[in-house]
Amino acid sequence: MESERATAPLDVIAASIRRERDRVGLSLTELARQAGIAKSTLSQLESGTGNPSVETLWALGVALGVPFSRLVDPPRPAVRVVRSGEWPAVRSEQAHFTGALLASCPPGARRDIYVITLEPGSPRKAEAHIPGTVEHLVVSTGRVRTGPVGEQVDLGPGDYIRFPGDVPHSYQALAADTIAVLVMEHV
Amino acid sequence: MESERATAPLDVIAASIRRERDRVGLSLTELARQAGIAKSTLSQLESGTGNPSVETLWALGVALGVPFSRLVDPPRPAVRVVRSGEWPAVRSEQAHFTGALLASCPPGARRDIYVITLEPGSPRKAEAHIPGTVEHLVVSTGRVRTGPVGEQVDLGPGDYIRFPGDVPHSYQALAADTIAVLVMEHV
DNA sequence: GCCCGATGTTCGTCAAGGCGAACGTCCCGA
DNA sequence: TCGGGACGTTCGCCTTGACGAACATCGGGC
Repeated sequence: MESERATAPLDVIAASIRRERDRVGLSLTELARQAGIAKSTLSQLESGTGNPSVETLWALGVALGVPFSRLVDPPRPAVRVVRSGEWPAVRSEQAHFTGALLASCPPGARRDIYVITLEPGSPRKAEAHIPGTVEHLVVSTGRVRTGPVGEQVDLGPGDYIRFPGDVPHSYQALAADTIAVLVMEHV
Repeated sequence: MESERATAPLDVIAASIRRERDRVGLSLTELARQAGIAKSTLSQLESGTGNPSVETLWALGVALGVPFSRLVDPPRPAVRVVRSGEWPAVRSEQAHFTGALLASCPPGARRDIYVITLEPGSPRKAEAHIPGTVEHLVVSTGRVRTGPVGEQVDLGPGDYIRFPGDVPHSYQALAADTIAVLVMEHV
């Protein structure tokens, strides 16, 4: 009488395990060994069969180096710029107040909040972070040129950009006293 | 050869289920009924015994209205203000660049990114959101008076505040063209 | 061509999770 | 005082997940 739930978590987990395993570059046999589970179990999990226990999933998460939540529902990045004043779906809940949702949090993601200051000069190059990383930036003051290498965008106060952090990218201030809020999404 | 892993997830899950169930105000019997699992199973889970399967956990997450990740590791809020220029542990990775981690993302949390604009006027009152909500705000331009009722703080450009969103709080602009980045943490 | 190693899959066995029923407890109203 | 109801826990039964061995398949060397 179980039948199907809302969205079958088993399929999602199956795909996640496979995805993460490919990412790390481990063979099924090797991952099973490191996680301390039978490779037959792992095989069934990746095929969508089976209903793993918490301990099993936990062991896999440890072996894969992902925080367990990562195995339960997937991500998806992109590149997006929202200019100040062009915010979508302005929800004016009251006079004197407007707000816009720039980025809904993907399930299982970790988002660390930074504030950064930059002074004009040569661009700060950033190498690719771990796969799945996404960076969100909202400029407070000054101007910034940032984005993946080859796709840099100039941003002013109130402008928002989102881009993959798992590819080389750069930050460059175009004005003095440039301040920005950086949200690093680790998923 | 299993013995104990890094941090026993079973105990965490046990505590989480209990916590969430109390939060929603359901009895063990009722939650078990709504989740479609035996109350004996639920009883053992909350007591730390047992090693639930994904389907079981998923059903509980659905019944509790939490995204499953919530059941695997806990939260903890607070109130904190960081003034512009007083950022901790300035990590100058390169000249012309400084950054500070304002808020490390708690495991399992969801953080939605908003940008809001406010014009001077009466404070925008916000009722308590769902328990576990935490709000983070970094002022871009202008000035803002915000925080839990009775604990409002005045903030200027570059200032950061974090406060619980599950208690009544308010936003009030103190200057025209006030813009701020709001990160809503749903945990 | 042959063998060897590594890959991922399938098959029986066993222990453990999930289930339902019965139990002990507490509280409230008749 | 007694009975009913809701609470959470405990007790056998049975299904099911996890295991290990055997299996099929593919690639590279000698």
